[in-house]
Amino acid sequence: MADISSAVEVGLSAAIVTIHKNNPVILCADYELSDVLSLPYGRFDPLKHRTLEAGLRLWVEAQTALRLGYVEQLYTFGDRGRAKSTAPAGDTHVISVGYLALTRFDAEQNNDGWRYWYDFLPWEDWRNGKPALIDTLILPALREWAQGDKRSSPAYDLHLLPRLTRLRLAFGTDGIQWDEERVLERYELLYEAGLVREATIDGTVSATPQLEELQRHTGRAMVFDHRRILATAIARLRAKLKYRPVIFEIMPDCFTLTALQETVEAISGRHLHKQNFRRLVENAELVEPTGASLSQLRGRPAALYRFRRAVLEERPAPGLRVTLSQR
Amino acid sequence: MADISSAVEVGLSAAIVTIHKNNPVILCADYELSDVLSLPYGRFDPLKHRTLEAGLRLWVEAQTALRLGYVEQLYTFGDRGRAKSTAPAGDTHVISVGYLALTRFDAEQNNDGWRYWYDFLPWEDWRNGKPALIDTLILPALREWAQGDKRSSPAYDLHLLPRLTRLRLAFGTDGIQWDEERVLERYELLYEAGLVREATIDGTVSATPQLEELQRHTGRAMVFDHRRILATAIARLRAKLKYRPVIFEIMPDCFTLTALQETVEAISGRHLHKQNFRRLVENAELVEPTGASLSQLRGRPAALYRFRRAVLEERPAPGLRVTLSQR
DNA sequence: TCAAAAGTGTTATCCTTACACCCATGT
DNA sequence: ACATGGGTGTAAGGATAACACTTTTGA
Repeated sequence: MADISSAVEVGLSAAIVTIHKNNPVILCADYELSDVLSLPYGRFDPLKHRTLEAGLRLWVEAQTALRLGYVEQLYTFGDRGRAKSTAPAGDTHVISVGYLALTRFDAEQNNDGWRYWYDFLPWEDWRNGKPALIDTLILPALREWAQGDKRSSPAYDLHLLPRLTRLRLAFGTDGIQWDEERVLERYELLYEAGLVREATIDGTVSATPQLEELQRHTGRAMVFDHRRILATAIARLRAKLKYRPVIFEIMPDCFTLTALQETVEAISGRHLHKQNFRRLVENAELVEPTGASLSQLRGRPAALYRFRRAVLEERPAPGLRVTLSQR
Repeated sequence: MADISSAVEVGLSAAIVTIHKNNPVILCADYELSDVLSLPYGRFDPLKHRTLEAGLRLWVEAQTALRLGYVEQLYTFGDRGRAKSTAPAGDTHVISVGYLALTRFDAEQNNDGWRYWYDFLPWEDWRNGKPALIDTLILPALREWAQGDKRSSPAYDLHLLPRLTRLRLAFGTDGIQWDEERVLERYELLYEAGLVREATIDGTVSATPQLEELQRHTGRAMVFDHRRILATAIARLRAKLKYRPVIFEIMPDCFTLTALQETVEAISGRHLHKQNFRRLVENAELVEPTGASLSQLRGRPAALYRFRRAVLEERPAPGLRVTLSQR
């Protein structure tokens, strides 16, 4: 019955997200002696952990002295380091459960280990317009990669679409517009095309000098599939902002509307239209004024608001259905 | 390093969905000698299966002679049979990865094993108005259960909300309206309150004659957490319909618009407004006429349509953002 | 007084929602 | 001819997306 061959180790990893100076940051750890970083992770132990999420919380608290608030399961990957074939025969098999966790930035604490998430996925930050590397590096390389694919008829499963179609949908070329939620699709394309370092580390694609040169510009690598988990986390968080008030897990208790907008912009990687954003927040009744106001260095002081928790009890799906301005 | 205590078995289960005579059906298997059904399932074996999904496909094909098309991962549960504490000490630990799979109904094949999904979750079918059992049985029992909870302030994580709030949000009482996507929340409430048989099977709640009487009316039980996986599958599918054209994984190649509408209604468990549904389908350009038409038993023959696969290459998020009419 | 940031008002447009009516066929 | 289901036109209301302008403060 319980033959040993079907026993597997379950790894738990979390992308722990907060905001620091208008930039989303994730908590990272060093991985042994290598130069690549990892997410906080650990092994699920059914004897010690009541549930998967409980196990994750214990690991994170042990490794980071950080108490997690909001936690959400993302996805379970069966091919952690994807190069199954190259693994030593007796190696243990690991499946990997990825989580998203949100927390408030605490200036008091030991703040080592936080890294800007756009350092890992630089093409995702459109706050100052389209990142140049998309047109100069990524699209030419992906177009060349897509040449090697002659299929044309679309199938149901998106992963069976021809490469060129996937490219158009993921990166918004040929009249299709950029969808900030397709973070994972973009990363997977880059991985398959060998344009991120993990692809050659895993041995999925064989290294060439040209590829390695490109990889130097496509963001920082991570251990195992951790960058894929990060991409999944960003995608989920960007989507979730629109229908659940999760942004307030990251915001301090008191904040200005501009700070709220900048946080949403930082996460979604896009500019928002000021007036529409404010109207949205207003008639979603997500916040209430505290009465206080905050003097910036210059300019008119801004009114301070707090999250109106009661929306959780009132509305079916309260969120910031932000309408992205074109800019 | 690889201490035996952290080795776990990974179970794969799938809710395989299709439509039969305007009712959603899922494929079930008998479970050993018991009277409760199970979903098709098997164990993930890293030596035989390249990925989790590949493992699932192999198991399903072995057990059902059915080829899966669309497959999507739902969730990984760490507490399969949730009564950890009552399990024998030496028992193997299983975590369970749930999948949603869609397929077309094939009248040619051996069609044993298909069951109406509303047999398992009868409160989810609102096509003929609100199911009576909600008001006669479920709400009174849940209200009584919610009495035993005195917390009042809402917290961020929905599971930390007071019971009464969760009840209002899940079942749409007190001015909040029914949200057909909250299938899992509803099932979890019923489980926690001991109103489904699994709760007493697992030992989470101790059985009383009153509870057992109620459980006879809250749908058919399943093995382990399979009914929870089914609830997750329904929730995901109902949500997905609105932004991806997955409905066409279930429809035959040619169909009338009425048949399409009835299928969407069957899955979402609600009535849709005919004209609006048609306009929606039309200006989403999801279908194209085949030219042929179909003579029903009575009435005007209906034009036949097929899925316009090209939408997959054109639109960012093609789906049936169905606007639910009140009726 | 001027720069800088906060904070409004208003409109054109599109989408949603609901109404009621006409059409083609079999019996 | 009439019952039955298929199929359309159109108008009210609301949400969205963009416009440009006023207000309040610190230096």
